[in-house]
Amino acid sequence: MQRTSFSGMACSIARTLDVIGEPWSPLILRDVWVGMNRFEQLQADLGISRKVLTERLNHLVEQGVLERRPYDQRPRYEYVLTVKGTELIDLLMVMKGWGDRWLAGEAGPPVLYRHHACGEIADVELRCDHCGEPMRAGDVDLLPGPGVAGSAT
Amino acid sequence: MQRTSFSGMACSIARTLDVIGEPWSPLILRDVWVGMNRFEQLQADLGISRKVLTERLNHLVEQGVLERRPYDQRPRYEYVLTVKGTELIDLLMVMKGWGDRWLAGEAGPPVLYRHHACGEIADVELRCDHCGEPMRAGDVDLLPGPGVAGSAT
DNA sequence: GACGTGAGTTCCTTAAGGGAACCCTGACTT
DNA sequence: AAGTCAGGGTTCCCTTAAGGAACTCACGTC
Repeated sequence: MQRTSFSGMACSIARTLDVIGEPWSPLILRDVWVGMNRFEQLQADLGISRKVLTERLNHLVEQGVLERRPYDQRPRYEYVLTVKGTELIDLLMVMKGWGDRWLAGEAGPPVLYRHHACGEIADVELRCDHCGEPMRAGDVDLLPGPGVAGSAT
Repeated sequence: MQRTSFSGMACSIARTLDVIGEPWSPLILRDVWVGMNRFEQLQADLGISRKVLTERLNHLVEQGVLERRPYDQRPRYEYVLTVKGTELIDLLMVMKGWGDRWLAGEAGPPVLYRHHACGEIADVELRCDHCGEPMRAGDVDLLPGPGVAGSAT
């Protein structure tokens, strides 16, 4: 299987997919987020092939999403989220919300979030960073930005 | 290549990935969202193989994310977002935000959102649907929910 | 009756994921 | 000093998915 790289597209969605769009990558980030930082833990928890896990971790480190750092005198390493990676967790939180709403079924959500600020069980909601009102698919117009394909510089 | 299905995992992120985690699927949704509803349009815009496009569209229709409907007496069909699919656009909006921030470089974002409510160029922000305060990776604790693996019905 | 068009199929090639076995490095044990 | 252990990967083979080009099919139009 060849796979087309999306990174050439003038689209932030495509570019983001080039960083975490491969199978397993989001689940690896999820696990690292909740404290599974080591190769063996990730492999065991996900049931992913060791080969693919190696490839994914290397890619995520190259992209600056994870940092690989030693935790022992022996050659032992753990993976932690960088700032760039931590901001990707936003994505996972939104995915969780959608999955909870549309795929969890009778049983309900497997995991709940308790929000520190209010102490309540809650989910994320998308709002405008300018006016604070809800901002979803139907609430926006799309305009070409400075980085649109073909614009100078 | 075999591919492990994530749908058995008690995790809303994994389940969501089973719906739109395959390569191209998010880009197909993006295109449909902005009004590219037909097979030929999608194929030409994305440069995706026709075979894979067929597979993806069928899968998205099966999952209830897209609806396939005729628009002519001839066998012509177009694909439109269902409600379930429209809610997935949330995810794309967050991806766009992250890509803009971390991958757009000097050129800046290729696309901008203008928010209907305030008329300004803006981006999405994650907030708590309970108290309205910001809610991101570091702002939550994770608790087991009713649908956690092993809990009775 | 030939032609055009949108929407797919078919078929072949290439490469990515799965999985099991193997390797390497540095401690620990005896 | 030799053997063992553990974490963190490599290697290798097999299967299957993605790319890509060519083909098909149903319906309208000229």
